[in-house]
Amino acid sequence: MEPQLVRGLGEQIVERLREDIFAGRIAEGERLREMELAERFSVSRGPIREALRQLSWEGIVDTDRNRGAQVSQSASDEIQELIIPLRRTIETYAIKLFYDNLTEEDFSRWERILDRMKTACLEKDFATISEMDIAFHRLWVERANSPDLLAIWSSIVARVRRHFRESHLEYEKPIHVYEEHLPLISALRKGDRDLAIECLENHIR
Amino acid sequence: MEPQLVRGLGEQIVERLREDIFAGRIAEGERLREMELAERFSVSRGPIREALRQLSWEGIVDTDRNRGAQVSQSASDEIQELIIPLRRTIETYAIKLFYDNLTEEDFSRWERILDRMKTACLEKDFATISEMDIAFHRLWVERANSPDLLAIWSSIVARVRRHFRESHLEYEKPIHVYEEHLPLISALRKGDRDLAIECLENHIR
DNA sequence: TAAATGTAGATTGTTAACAATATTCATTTA
DNA sequence: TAAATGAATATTGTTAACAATCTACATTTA
Repeated sequence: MEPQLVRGLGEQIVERLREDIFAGRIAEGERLREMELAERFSVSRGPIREALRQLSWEGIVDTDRNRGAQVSQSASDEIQELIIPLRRTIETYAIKLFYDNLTEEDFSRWERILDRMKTACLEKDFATISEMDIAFHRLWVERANSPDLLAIWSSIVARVRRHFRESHLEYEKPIHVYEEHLPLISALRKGDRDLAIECLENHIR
Repeated sequence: MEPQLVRGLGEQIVERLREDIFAGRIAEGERLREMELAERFSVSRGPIREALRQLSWEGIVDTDRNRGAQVSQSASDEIQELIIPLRRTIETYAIKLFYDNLTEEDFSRWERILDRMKTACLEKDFATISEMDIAFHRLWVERANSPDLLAIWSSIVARVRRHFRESHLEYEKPIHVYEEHLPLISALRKGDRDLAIECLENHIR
């Protein structure tokens, strides 16, 4: 069974809104009105509602009955110390699921993301750096082909998206963000699973 | 702000369908047609679609575009090996946040839950056993008073709710589910944080 | 003045009709 | 016979109208 070539409107809108929020183009706390979004995307409120529910499950927006959705506040700093072991557990688990059936297509998808990240690093475009960082790791987890794994990862990362941006701002040279992703791909290309796991543990901190 | 007294149709339908599926009244692999459910619950397809999406996110039903939903085969045990370290990380972190300001009220809330669990164990009422097991640990995490922590924990448990139930079914004597919760509370009553952490690591498996 | 009440408007919740896609099954074709 | 074709039907995807609820703000009341 092919992996669904045509996607529904709701799904497409989820991705666009998620990217807008992760990139900071829609601010934390901002209210998301169904009619407004429906006009922006030129669809009816049905697919918009569907998208907002999805984002709500991912923890990216908060919803109250009869009061709509707003972009949720990113978690407090202290939670970071919790997120690191959780991400390590999940992303290491992902390696085990995907490592022995990687294709050239997988590598080129990661490399396309890293190319865009590199450009963004050179331009100090922190919004895009974060977006690509999250996209890189999302693909990593997606590649494990386990809906449970992806769902859990999404809900964790959604809550700390601000930390992605803030941690990038702490770098002296943004290009280091890009460079720190290279060993991961290189370890996978070598087919060395244990090295990849080691790089990952090192990378998530 | 009060915790929402009136719930939408979608939410109510989620609960009824979830119960029906867990209780086996709707079998694994069975197809869930929107019109059929709409008639059964006397609502339109809107809330039904919403409920099916929610159940899909929880991993209880599978959906394919244009082909509707069916009750998913219960996931492979292997995800259990992921959930255990995640829960250990989160619930241990919770202890650190709550352990030095516990009150008698906290203990009596846990004990009320355990009482109901005990009764359910004796009656082999597995639905209630699971409900109380989840309630016990939810209170544990809630008590840490960190909305982010609770949100992350909830999204994991929602995703693997079914595993709670299935793990209970494996017990020879259901009462052991109850008994295994007692050392946790007893360690907390002693005020021994490290013992509580040890009991927890032992308990989540 | 400050709380309570009551509108008008904005916004979400629900419904039912219409459009697009998939499934079924009889028919054709090699 | 077995695969390919093509309606008819079943089912999901999307839309737009209507209903219910909330919000804001002016007005009343203590």
